[in-house]
Amino acid sequence: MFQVRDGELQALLWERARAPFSGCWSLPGGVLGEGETLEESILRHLETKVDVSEVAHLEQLGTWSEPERHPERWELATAYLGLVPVGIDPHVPADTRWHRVDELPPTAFDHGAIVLAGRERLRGKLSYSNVGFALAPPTFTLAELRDIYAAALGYDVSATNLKRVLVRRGVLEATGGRRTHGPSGGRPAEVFRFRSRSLEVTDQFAVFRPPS
Amino acid sequence: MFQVRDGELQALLWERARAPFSGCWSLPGGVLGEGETLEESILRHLETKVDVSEVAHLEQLGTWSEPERHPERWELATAYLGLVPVGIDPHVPADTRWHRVDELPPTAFDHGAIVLAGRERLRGKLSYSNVGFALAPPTFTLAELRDIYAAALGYDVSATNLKRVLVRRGVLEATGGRRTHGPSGGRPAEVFRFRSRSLEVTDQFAVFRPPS
DNA sequence: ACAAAAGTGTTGTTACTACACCCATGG
DNA sequence: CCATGGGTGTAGTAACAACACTTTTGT
Repeated sequence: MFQVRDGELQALLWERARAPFSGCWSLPGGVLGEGETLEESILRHLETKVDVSEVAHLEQLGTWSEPERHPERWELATAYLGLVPVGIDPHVPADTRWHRVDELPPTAFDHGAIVLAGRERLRGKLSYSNVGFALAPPTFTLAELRDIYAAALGYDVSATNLKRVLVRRGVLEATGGRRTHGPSGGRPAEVFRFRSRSLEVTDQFAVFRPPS
Repeated sequence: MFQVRDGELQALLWERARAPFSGCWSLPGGVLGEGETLEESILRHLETKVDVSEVAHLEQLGTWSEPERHPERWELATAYLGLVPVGIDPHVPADTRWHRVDELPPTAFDHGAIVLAGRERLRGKLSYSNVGFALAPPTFTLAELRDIYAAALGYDVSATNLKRVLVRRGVLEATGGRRTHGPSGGRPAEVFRFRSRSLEVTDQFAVFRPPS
């Protein structure tokens, strides 16, 4: 579960109280119930950590199967990438906390690698899909959206060009509203929203496009 | 397991002799052994169908978990995408056969959907990585490579532009050799090879590139 | 009037497509 | 010397990055 908080990409982790990896941080989740879908299981386990309706996007990341990943049992894990928009502050239990992805605490099992794999997936999808909708609030100014992209990507992004790319692709649209910011003046910003709030690939074929 | 055969993208399927889905075609594979990695399990099961050394590329596709996917048991499946280069004709058992992906026979479970998901993954990766190495023979002319790409992508590809894209990206290199073709003359074709025979992403960020 | 914040115009570059043209071989 | 297949040259286009410039507000 990722969210941009305080201008940083953060992941929701749960502090283990018991061995193995007591005191380390692990991804929220748990065992799959009989006759349950993986999605259902994830959402069920997340219910105790965050309100499920706050998860704007969920996608399967992969299945980790190395026998050594669990010191006691032989256990596979299928990880999901979940995104929560900024502006929402889920009420999380005392044993869970948000952690900056670029300075993770000691993690349990292979969960550190899984978190990094999730970040890579997110970074790729930001550039060829509309997945930003799942990190952004319902409406926003371009400066706000730029900060979200910059936090997720890990480098500065130009609001000017970000707008042009996303508008050209038909991903963003203006709401017509305006919003004024600092107390020290400045032109009011246009308010935008994502045209769609479900995943759409906008740049499917970088090359080798089918003949048009 | 995909291979380009007779100018078509084909998948290796196994005809089930017993219920459920008797007579339908299913993906090669089987149950995961205790303490075994998913990769190990796939390769072990493939050994009985094809020579494992012929598999040029293998990557995880996803895990399917719908409880209804198996009529009797509750069973999850993690599918892998495997690629075999053209020119190799694996000795397959009597109950397995190659099938054109665009006209699949009746398939068992959700294997039809899995095959199509694999084809989509392959098509995407062909355009932003060097994964073509796993479909192509060790050396080839551009006309041969174009036919392979066309078969996998499902539409015509220009050999001229294919070469320029792959050479510009540093994916292809000339061997220096030449090969003559038809009995009716024609200029001998240059022989190329892939510079690397393991997966490399060549076009990671379509946009939002990190500042250079 | 000036600073601050946001938006637009413009130019240059790169990567790709399309297509005309040229090259090397066998008959 | 011509048909056949392969390769190169070149022009057009679309998407993007960079940056200067303009607009709109508050003080």
